[in-house]
Amino acid sequence: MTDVKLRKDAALNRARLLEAGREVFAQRGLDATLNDVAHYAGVGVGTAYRRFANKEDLIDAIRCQQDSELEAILNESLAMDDPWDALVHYLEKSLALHVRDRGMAELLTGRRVRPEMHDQSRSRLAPLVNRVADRARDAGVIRADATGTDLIFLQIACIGISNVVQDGPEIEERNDARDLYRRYLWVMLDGLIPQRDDTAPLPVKALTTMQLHTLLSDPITADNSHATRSNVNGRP
Amino acid sequence: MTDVKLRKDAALNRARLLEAGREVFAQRGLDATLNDVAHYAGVGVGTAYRRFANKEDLIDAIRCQQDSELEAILNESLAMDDPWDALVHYLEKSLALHVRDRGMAELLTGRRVRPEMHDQSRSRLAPLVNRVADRARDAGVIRADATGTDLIFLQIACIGISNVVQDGPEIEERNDARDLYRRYLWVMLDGLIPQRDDTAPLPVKALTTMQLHTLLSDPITADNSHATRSNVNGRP
DNA sequence: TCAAAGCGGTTGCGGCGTATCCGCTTTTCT
DNA sequence: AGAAAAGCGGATACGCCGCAACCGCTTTGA
Repeated sequence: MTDVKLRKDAALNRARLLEAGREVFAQRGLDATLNDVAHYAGVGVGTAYRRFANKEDLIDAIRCQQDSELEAILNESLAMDDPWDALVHYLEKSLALHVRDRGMAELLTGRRVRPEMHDQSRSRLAPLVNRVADRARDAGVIRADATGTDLIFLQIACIGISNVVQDGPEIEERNDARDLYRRYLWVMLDGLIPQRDDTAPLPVKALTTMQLHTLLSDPITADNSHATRSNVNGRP
Repeated sequence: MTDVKLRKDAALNRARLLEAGREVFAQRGLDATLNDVAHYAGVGVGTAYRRFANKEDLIDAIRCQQDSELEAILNESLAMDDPWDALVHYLEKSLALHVRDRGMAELLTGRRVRPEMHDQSRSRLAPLVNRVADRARDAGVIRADATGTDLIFLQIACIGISNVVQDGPEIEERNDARDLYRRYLWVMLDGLIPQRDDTAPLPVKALTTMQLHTLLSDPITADNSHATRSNVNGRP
């Protein structure tokens, strides 16, 4: 994958760019420019474009690392005895990562970059997420109609909250505002627990793993056709 | 507010622009250009800039209308006998609006446009939202530590989900995907209901109304200072 | 009827992100 | 050691886009 032959300094700069990319994209999101990444890495712009033909290539490489981290969290969860603890562990750890990394969050929430990379990520992680959910459901600690895709949307919901908080100003006497998303994570976790028998079923079915996959990785088709109303003023 | 003297055609075009603005911003978000709005209205670009000095003015005018709609929903809720039904009514109706209007959603989620307008909106709506929440809490149908600001964040969470779904492609055999957010709305509503007495308290305190206000309406201070690491390569 | 008000949309301007190019430096190989 | 190959920096060309003004023509209304 990473080219076999690479001069020593070149390899070093590549690593520097990767690290800088993580940092810059984490703070400013995937819209940050490759120029910014290069500067942050203390490297010329030309070097950046020589190591990574374009921004997407860099993002892909970074994503590969991030997937490994998520995979590790999932494996930790799956190694735990208590299915509920495992579920909580996954959500808390995964969210802690996404909340501190705007780029990672944008990737999760369906910002399309490279469909193939999306496919690869999902086939690597989705089965593990599903297993975490299935274990909890089979043990009866979450409602019978909860699925792995619910865990994803639950995270997306929390990320939405976190973004709002982070984009805003500091709040006096409230240095824990960054963690506000956890309040709602726990509301949702409580909502996932099976309750009274007369609880109404959820009003909308969950997406299947395949549907979620389609949703997050298909190429952009939206034409955004500039609808125009015909000239109403009767002028030429 | 709207200028007293305005020639007939000018007033007509102003109305057209307002309506077109709602439509265009609803579909494409507040990043749509005034040019687009003008075209959609079937009106020249010059006219647009004459009726509204800039995009912000137009957005403000639109927001004023939207606030009235939200206020109406809140009043409907407050007129209902059952505090739980009132709560659900507000959330469902308000979300239905926001989900079909990207511009409106962006305003709610803290996209700063005009601080003064934000202030005006919030002082108009926040008390009503709080009353809905307080009624439900006092009646014991939602947990004792739930507040009005929770209702806002709950909506923000749902909007985050809805955005992901809407940005993606259509999903076969699933024409109700647009409403997927409601699945999670109801998870959260269930999570809001007081449950077993041994339920752990939420891990993070809610924001106060004032704190939420600060968060969503203060001017942008973030410097986004382009952090640069000093040249590590030892080159000039 | 005619001045004032309004209109259309072309055009200029400025900012921005991508990616290249070229003179110079470092590495690597013999 | 010395030369060829590989790499480096960063100024800059290029294309794109959104905002807004300007000016010749049209509509309004007194």
